[in-house]
Amino acid sequence: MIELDSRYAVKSVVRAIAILEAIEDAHEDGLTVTEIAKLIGISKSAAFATLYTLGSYGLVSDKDEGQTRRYSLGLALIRLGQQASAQNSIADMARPTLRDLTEKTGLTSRVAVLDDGWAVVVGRVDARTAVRLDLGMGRQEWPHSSGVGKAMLSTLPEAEVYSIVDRIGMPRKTPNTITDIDTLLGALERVRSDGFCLDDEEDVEGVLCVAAPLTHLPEGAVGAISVTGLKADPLLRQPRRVGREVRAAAAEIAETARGRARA
Amino acid sequence: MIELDSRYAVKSVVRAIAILEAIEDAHEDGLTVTEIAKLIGISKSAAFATLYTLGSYGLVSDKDEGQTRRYSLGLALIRLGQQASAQNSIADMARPTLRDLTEKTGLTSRVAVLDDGWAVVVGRVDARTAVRLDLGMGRQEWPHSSGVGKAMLSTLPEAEVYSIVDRIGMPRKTPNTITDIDTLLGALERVRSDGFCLDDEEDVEGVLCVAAPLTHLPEGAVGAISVTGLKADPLLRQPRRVGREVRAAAAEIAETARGRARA
DNA sequence: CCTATCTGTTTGGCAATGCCGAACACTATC
DNA sequence: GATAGTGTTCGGCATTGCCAAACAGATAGG
Repeated sequence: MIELDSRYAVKSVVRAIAILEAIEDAHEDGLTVTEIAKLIGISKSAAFATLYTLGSYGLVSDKDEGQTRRYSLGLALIRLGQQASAQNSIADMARPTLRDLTEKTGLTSRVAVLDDGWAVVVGRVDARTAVRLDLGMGRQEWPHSSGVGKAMLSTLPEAEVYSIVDRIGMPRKTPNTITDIDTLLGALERVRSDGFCLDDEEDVEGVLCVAAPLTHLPEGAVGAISVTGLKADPLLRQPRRVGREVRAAAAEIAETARGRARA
Repeated sequence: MIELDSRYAVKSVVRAIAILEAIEDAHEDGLTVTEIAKLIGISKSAAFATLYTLGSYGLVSDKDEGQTRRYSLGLALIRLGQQASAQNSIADMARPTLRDLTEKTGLTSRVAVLDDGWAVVVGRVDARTAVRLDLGMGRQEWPHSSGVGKAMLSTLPEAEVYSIVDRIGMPRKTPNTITDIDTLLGALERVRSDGFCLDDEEDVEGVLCVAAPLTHLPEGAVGAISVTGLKADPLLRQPRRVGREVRAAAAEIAETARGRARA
């Protein structure tokens, strides 16, 4: 629950968003009106009115359960989320290539963009493997400890990197996490010469990521793609080999982007 | 733009939702503040304040473009949409089976639920085919003319079917569309005995759908799955053969659902 | 069986809220 | 340089949407 509000914030809209986020975080099945009112810190009647409004547009849906209605995120959000993904042209353009990449490697592949200093996953193609890593779409990932994060940072001028790290910090996530700026800048230098980027258990222990920046995108947008697997995966014993695959996929996506920009 | 508002609607939240829907419909790349203000019928300053609020939570994002900022749907909506899909347990449970079904048939498969009389698509697994039918997630489909719609209606008591058809009508979409209630009820009877349901160019010309209802779901939820292909597809020359596949997949999903309900 | 305590829903009234309109800064176009 | 577009900022008024408290059911527990 962010309290950062400046003069233009519309209070009842802020409340409505807070309600959506509260329901989102309650990954059990739903919250009741009173629970929500207490969580947000508003009166029951205010929560009721806002939920009513959100509900009549399908942003929340109430499963009746006796006399206590439990609210969960509504179906309209599925539609809006899809449309948001479609409006984000990078996600759209990357999809076919990611499918090929997943097919070839057997790993889950993803595409992320830089948003306010964070790496936000905007597209994903799941592997058909049994172990399902929880790689949620839309999740913010740390720029300094994730594969896609470092890949994107590598395309920025140093001043920008300093600014981002200053703002959001670079906390330790695992023993392997890079936590000082100089080591990070060195790693980024290497990403630039290799054209790909490893995240070797720097974000989550046991998980290895191979990423590559998407360069020369239109409008100076910043993005990256990656494949993710368990450290134990036999294919990932040769990470540089996988790196070349990912780099090639990134080049293909950039090519698609240039082609579509001309149209 | 729906004007249906009763006493509990919070006006500024309604405005915020109207803005999101306006941006959603403008499938070009983004709307400006003034365009939005005109579309919704509010003042520029109100639109600005609301957009500012939505933007600071990532629900809309502004691509700077000279001095005119163009707003599109934000990345936070991707996250919310994913979460909404995850909270809708039916979509979650159906996914692995749909993957198998798409693998086996080479067709795009989907899962839908009944929402306020409409069939709403909550999950999808794309085929790897070249021709990409536009089968958006979250889209509302007509209950009387879509495969998933008829499949779901077939599980309801007649009174319920009458009520739904009364409320939203059954307009003609193609020459094959069923437009009278008696024919529809007859078709539903047949769905019940077959266990699957054809939509033979009833919704879109040239497109054939094979659907099956998901029966015995927990909490009396109503859902259906389907595969979709071009009428010309050689596999769909034997629609009843495909029907048996889809029916089997539906049974498998129901089995999964029962298993998870016991847990 | 009736009380105590939970739900969600409804209402009244007051003041904070968030509108509108108009002015401002700025850039493009002619 | 004037004109017509942007997006942003500000003052003031009344609409709005809060809160608190009362209401209707339903469940739980003695």
